[in-house]
Amino acid sequence: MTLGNLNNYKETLIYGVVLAVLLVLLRWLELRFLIITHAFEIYAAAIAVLFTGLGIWLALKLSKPKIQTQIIEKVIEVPQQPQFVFNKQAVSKFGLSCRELEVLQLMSEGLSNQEIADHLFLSLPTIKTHGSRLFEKLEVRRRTQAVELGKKLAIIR
Amino acid sequence: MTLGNLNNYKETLIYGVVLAVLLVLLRWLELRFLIITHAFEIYAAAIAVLFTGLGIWLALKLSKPKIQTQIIEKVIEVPQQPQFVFNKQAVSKFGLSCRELEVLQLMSEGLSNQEIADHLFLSLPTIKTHGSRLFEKLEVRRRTQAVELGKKLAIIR
DNA sequence: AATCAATTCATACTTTAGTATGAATGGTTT
DNA sequence: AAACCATTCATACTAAAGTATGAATTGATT
Repeated sequence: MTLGNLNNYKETLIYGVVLAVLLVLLRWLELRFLIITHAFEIYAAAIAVLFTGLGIWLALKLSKPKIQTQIIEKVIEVPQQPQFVFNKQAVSKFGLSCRELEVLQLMSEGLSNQEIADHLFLSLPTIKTHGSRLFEKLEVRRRTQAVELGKKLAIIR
Repeated sequence: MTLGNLNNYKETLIYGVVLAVLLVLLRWLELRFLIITHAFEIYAAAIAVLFTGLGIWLALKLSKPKIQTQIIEKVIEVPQQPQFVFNKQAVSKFGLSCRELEVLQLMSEGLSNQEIADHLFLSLPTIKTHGSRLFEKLEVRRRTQAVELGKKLAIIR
């Protein structure tokens, strides 16, 4: 709490005035009940209670909010789309040639050997040999397995 | 809450001093105007100050901390792999049966018809008929095409 | 009870896939 | 120049895939 803050000043002044008024009141009461001397303890107790309440009120009014920081971690999912990153390493690891890779790609698109041959302007036997070497290098037995592995290795899309 | 953080204590003290000064001022005014002084009033004032302090202390001690929530957004990249959402609609659209779908799934994993038969404890001809009907329904000619379409339609993973 | 769809199996057949082997060409490396 | 690799093509063969047709069974529906 900054004591210098205007509001607090105001409140302090108000408090002072209230205090003065209270004291005057007490004085008045004292004069009024001057005779009753035994009431002193009660009077003191009343003052104690009154000013305890005043203190509590002051404290609550003037004290700074006690900050209890609550950190809430908000999870933001970053939807990283599975972009195709061509895996050169896998290709060189298996020693695949360009044509073999090309044939594998077309195989994965569901083309028959004949269709691949037509597409690449090659003969059917050529595609077959490419296929065979491909399977040998990838250590698979069928084109479906080759396609599966090729997609897993990200050497075809 | 930290009981009376130093700053609050300090401010409370300052308040006490101010209060004391005010009281002294009043007292001085009282003396100045030749009003009869009673030790009782000083006593009452002391009680007042004391219990005001007690009230402040009590308030600080017992008041609940005012919670100020501070939300900190923490970006957490969740590597959400493209989750497979099975496409029921496509299946019903093409009128595929359970077995046909099952066979297609195994085809996509690179299994031969014989291997699929072994896996499902069926005969080779059964797998072939499932395959044929599958291709007919999907309007494809080869298993590789069926697998491609199946993955595109999200009816197999 | 009859019908229908799904499932299973079989047999016979055609087509495609895949293997084995050999060979020719062109470019690169040693 | 020789060796090597990638590429191409061919032939002959085996294996697998796919088609056509028919039939039996089962569970659900009409």
